[in-house]
Amino acid sequence: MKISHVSEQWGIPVDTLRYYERIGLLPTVNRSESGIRDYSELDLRRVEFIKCMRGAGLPIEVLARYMDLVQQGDSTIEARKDILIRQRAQLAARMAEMQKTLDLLDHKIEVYEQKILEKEQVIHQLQMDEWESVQGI
Amino acid sequence: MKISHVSEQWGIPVDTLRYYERIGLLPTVNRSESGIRDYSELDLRRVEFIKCMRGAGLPIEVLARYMDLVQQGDSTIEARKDILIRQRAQLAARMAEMQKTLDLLDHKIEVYEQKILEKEQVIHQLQMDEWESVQGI
DNA sequence: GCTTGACTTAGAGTTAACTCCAGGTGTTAC
DNA sequence: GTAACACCTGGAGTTAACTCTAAGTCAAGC
Repeated sequence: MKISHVSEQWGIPVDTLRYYERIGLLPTVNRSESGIRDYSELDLRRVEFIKCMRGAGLPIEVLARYMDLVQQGDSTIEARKDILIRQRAQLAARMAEMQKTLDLLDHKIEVYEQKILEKEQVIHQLQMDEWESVQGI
Repeated sequence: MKISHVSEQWGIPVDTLRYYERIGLLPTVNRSESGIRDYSELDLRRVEFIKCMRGAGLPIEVLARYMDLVQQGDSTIEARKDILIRQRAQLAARMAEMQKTLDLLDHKIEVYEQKILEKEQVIHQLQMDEWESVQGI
């Protein structure tokens, strides 16, 4: 699969795909004789994994280290697990912080809705007053 | 309250507090006659709000626009509510993405744990074999 | 009265993660 | 065979959000 196709399929710019390979986040992709990248099934699974991890904000440096350990084979399983556990913890912590912010946003939105309602009631009251004064009641 | 105290209390570097004020994220803080910042209760509430929002990744530009609307008074309530609703939606979306990543991490960690267990069993088996061969069984 | 330490400013430097550009090559359509 | 197009590279540029530096001011302690 060519780079433009991968780019479309996963919504990752071609420049970013090449960048990931250049910095060693994505292991070297095979090329045709003319030097054009041809992504294998394995490459695609790696792209998907990286997209998922990057989408959650895991740093490239950490992911590159992880991918490097994967390349080194089974002797690095413990080290890889440690990385994932640490990143999982940090991710959970960030999500907890975001949940607090979400709650605060919900609260503030509710308060604003209340205020808008009150404002509308005041306008309505003013219109009623005007109507009544026109009617001479 | 002086800037170093605010910095300590909320874990925000003094440089960052000054930076926030400079770019108009935090409205101008009052000064002593000699020009030293003296954070009021209101300033502190704003600092806390900003810290919360920034901690969840809301962009400074959006927050600055929001704070500007707050300064403009009650006529901007609808606009402020719109900003918060939009940011709430984006935050929820990011959290959903992160939840998927968290699930994948949990899955991968579990798989690694399984692999490590299997490896230990192989080692144990090898030791048993050795023991048995020593015993001549 | 002088040193120390906390504060001030404007502006430059840093970091992560892209993103773009110029110049070049290979393949396909006419 | 040549024009258009997708690909390639190395390297420069961009963006957001800080973070640091240099040079200066002020208040307090000795």
